[in-house]
Amino acid sequence: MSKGSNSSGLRRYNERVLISELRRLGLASKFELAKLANLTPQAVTRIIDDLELADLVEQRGKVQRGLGQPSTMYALNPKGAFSIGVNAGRNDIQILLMDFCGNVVSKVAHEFRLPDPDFLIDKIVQGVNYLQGSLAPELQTRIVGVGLAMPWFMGAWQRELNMSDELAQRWNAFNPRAQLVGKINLPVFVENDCSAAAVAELKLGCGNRINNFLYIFIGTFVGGGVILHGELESGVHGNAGALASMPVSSSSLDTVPPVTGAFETLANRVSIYALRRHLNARGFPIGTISELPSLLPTAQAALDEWIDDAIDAFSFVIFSATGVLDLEAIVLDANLPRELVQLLVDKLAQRVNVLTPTGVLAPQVLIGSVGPDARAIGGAILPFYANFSPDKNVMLSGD
Amino acid sequence: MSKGSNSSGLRRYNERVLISELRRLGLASKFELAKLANLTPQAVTRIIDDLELADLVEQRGKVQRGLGQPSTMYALNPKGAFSIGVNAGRNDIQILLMDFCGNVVSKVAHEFRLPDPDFLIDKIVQGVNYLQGSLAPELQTRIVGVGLAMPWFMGAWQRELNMSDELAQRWNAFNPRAQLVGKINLPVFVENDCSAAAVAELKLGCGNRINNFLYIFIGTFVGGGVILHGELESGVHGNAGALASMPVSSSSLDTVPPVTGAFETLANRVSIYALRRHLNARGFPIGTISELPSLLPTAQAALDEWIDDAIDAFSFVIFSATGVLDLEAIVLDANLPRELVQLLVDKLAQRVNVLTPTGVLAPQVLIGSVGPDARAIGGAILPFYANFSPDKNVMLSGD
DNA sequence: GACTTATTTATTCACAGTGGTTTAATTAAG
DNA sequence: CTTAATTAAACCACTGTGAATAAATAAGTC
Repeated sequence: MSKGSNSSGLRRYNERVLISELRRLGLASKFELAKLANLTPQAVTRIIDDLELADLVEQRGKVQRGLGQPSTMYALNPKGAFSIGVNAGRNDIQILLMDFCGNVVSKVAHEFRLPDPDFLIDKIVQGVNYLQGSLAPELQTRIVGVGLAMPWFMGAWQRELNMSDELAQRWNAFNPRAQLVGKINLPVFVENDCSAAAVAELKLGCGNRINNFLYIFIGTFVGGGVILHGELESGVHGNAGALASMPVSSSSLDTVPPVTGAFETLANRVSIYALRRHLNARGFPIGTISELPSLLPTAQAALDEWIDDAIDAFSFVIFSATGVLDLEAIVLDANLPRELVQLLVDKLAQRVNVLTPTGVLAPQVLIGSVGPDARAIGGAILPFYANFSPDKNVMLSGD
Repeated sequence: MSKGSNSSGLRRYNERVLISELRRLGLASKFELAKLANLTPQAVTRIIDDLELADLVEQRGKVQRGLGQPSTMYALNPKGAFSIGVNAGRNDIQILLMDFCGNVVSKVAHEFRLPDPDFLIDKIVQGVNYLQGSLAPELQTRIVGVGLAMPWFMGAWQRELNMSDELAQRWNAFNPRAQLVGKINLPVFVENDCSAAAVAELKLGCGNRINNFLYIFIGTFVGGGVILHGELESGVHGNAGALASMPVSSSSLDTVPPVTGAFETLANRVSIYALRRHLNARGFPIGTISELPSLLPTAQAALDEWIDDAIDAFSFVIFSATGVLDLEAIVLDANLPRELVQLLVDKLAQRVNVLTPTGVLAPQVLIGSVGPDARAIGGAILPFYANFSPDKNVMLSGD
């Protein structure tokens, strides 16, 4: 049931349109913004002047283009607003402070093994407080919120991770938002870790060119995020992009255990868990993925085997996803050496092109461009997204 | 790059919100509408009065609810606007005239075999003109457009359909919009047939309760449409819901030919084409699907075989789709006897529930409720959708 | 029971407020 | 003097506010 709106809703919407354009362009004059946003220069003048008063926007000198008065350029004021992003995983946590332009101002990180919920919450609260305190007092009030990116089902994969029943149960009953709201005096936004990373790619990576894509991240397991029309599609239960349990064909590799359920799943073939299982079975015991390069000379053949198998499973999922959604691109990233990720991307792109039926437009396959902190960065974007993005819901409440 | 808006955009948006609410409720007072749309009664009064002047809305008596002045009820005026919907397929065409309330006023239909593009265009133009003429002259100007629903790739499945190279080529070069625009003096909207049917379910069927679903229609082949947040998601190339070529596991049925490409596709296992192939191979020659009931006593076992195989393939696709999109429901319909469709739905629902991992919420599986004309009806809704639906783009152009 | 009055709810009127647009003027360059 | 960016002031369109009106029920009074 959609809601109507009023002038304040309209104003807020236009304001956010201009902020988004400014974020996309980096630097722009009122006149340019007016043309791009389909508004009159006067309307833009009023809005930008107000935003400047609110310190969200600042002048950045003048630019002369041929004849006429030079344009006064405007840009987002990096000190205009801040946000704290958290990525909490099974092995580590990153917490970072981001300014309004998307720059990471400061960052803390910890490593651990299978934490319990209370420990994780403590770490988050500590980190948030620390980063909050690291900002000049007059700027602390400008932190618009905390965005937490974490896997939805931390209690899942219990067997694979040797997690105790008790711990798994505590994770299953865990509600991060409820836990944090009392302990942090800031609005809290929670999103699946891969969805958050997808948002990071959208706002700070490939998103400049591409507005409809499936983001895939290979971590301990594998997950994804869906971006449609330049907005995160998180699904009815916030569970969109749950690629780990997507059905794929069964593997021809002898190191993949026989299918137990109704069908093979992506995570069982494409994940660091699957890679380690394969390397171990081939006689290359590997603890963490950072040991991979040192094994490489001899383990290359085993690695190649896994890559081929992974591409097989991947192409299955990619054709499924583009069949349902008709996407522009697949953006792939992984907690793996960059060259390996690039290799996966190249092989996948080639496979997709070969398999695409004539007449159907194949999605591009791209490598993620935000880097290893994509999830925490995406987390930090969430509060900005809620406060400054011109999505449909902005119209919702008048005043 | 999003656009700003102004007061007229705001007004148009609110206008459409009220029209949508009125369509959803059937009958409502200004006061009710105000509460539902989050607007003041004054704003609603002005908008509804204007809509009444424009004949889009009409009074429908008064209703007394306990104390106070009785409410004057309003409803969409069925004669306020009209639309023509076309479903053009490989074997038949339906063209219908729809009033503003969604009632089918009149309808024409033809059957044929593998038409060529010119023939089809002629039939459409004839039918549209006929229906246009069937309306009282003063109402003809109120037809807001023609919505054409047809398969995107009429030239595909050439081998399976015994289509000549020449005909397939002409279909591949075919652009229905371009062909129709000159010959029909009405705005033309074109959508994939299954996407159109999904819209019909959204606006006139299950959509009252459900806003995020994948609609699947089994026809000669199989296709689908994606509805997210109560809006049609048609994809970058208008090709979302292209389920026919979705990868599935290979069949264990001996009547399904060995996989030719990289993986088996849904249409090869779930489609009337696949059903007929199976029945023929089992010694039950069947021409059109209408002969099915007469074969049933003896062909029941063969039919059951196919059903089980179809459910297998289907569950693959459904888990893929919900993995990517986290949907509320799958809505299934088919050009098959109603009992058979219901059986497929029941078996599928059961399978989905069994296979859903604990913790994950399974989508409902529902039977389509619009009926056999869903595609043409969906086509007719398209022009209404473009003119009266409060989607995001309404804000776009001020004035 | 008939009449009057209070209460409740829907609806409208007149005016104010907000926000974008128009027109024309201003400014700063070539 | 021309060109182009920017702004000021009057203006228009829309929704919101608060008071007024209309039409019903409920309660009180004779």
